[in-house]
Amino acid sequence: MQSKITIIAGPTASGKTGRSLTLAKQLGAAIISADSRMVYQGLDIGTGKPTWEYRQFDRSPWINPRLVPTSEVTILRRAQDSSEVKKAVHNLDPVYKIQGIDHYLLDVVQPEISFTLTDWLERARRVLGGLERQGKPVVVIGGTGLYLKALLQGFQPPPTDPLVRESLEKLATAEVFKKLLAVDPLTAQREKNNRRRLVRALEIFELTGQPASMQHKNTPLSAEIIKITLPRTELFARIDQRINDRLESGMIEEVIGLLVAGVSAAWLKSLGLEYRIITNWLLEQQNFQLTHSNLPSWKGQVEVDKKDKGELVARLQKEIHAYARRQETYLRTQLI
RNA sequence: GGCCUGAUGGCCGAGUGGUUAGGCAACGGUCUGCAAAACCGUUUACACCGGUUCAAUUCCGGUUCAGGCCU
Repeated sequence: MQSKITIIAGPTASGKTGRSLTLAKQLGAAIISADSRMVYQGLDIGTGKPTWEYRQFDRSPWINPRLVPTSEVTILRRAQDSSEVKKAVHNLDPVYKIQGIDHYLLDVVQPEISFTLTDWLERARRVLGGLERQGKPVVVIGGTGLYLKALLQGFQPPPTDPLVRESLEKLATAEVFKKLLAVDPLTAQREKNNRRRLVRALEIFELTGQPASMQHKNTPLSAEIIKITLPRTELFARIDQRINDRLESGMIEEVIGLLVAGVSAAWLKSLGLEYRIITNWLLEQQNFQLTHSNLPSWKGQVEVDKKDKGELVARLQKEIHAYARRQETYLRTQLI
């Protein structure tokens, strides 16, 4: 018998977390997070991870020692190959109890490990299978629309190959476009300027001999979808409020902590939004310097004048507003 | 009271006698391996009244408002 699955989708700051907890308590359900950044250990404040219950035990910058045996942690940290790490961590995925509710797919990998749709899908399905066997209802909550869509519609993402990818990355965008146009004109035209997608589409063709759009063999999942919507002005006001709250609760310090722990600025920037903006901002501050050992020297406090802080807030607001808009578009048009 | 300068779309900001920058914000969209990302599209104007002209946002006169200077 299939467990009852409820999906809660909504833009950032729309109140998903609260809704999911309430609902999960009502149903006696477990929660699966569908958030592409909350999968990372150490990204707490900036992602709005519901960490209040276990945070206090968290001494290491990114591994919660209560949840992962120390010996294992050491092994993970020594592992060279990131796919090896991913596989190893897979069996150690933590389950957090937050307000008595089990939470899955938070803190599953270390920073700087690439984690993609396929990785998430694999785990989400495994967890779902386990809960199903127990007959336990599930609430999937997320802001990452693609993850929700993939789970709901049963994506089997086409294969990938690092070697093929590498050779394609060397080509100029126009070249990729031309090659793809010959074999998959539909995708080529649609993504004409989008290098990233052109490369992926060509990779798919080279690996399967078929256009990307012919790959979709989906087996949909039945679930109830709850979409949270708020009037724009209200949503933006909530976002602005939350930016202030998070700055208050140490979002900047969190980024500094990650840098101190050895997480690269480049990777933080690649996370986008809060992490990119704050990292860039820190690097602009005069008294914040990265030494050659790649560790930042942070003199007590990053002193800034009001104007600079205002500039930071303005940047955060602008980008997160735009992000929320993108999310809403996606949820509206893609998540049927 | 007199003189000068200015008045451009939600904001900033060019410019021109006729094809009417740009940026930001706002809004819509694309989407099966970086989705945090990447990419595409749309909108609103020349303060007001009159004149010159085939044609005025652009030239002329006046009005209003704003800023500056003078008595």
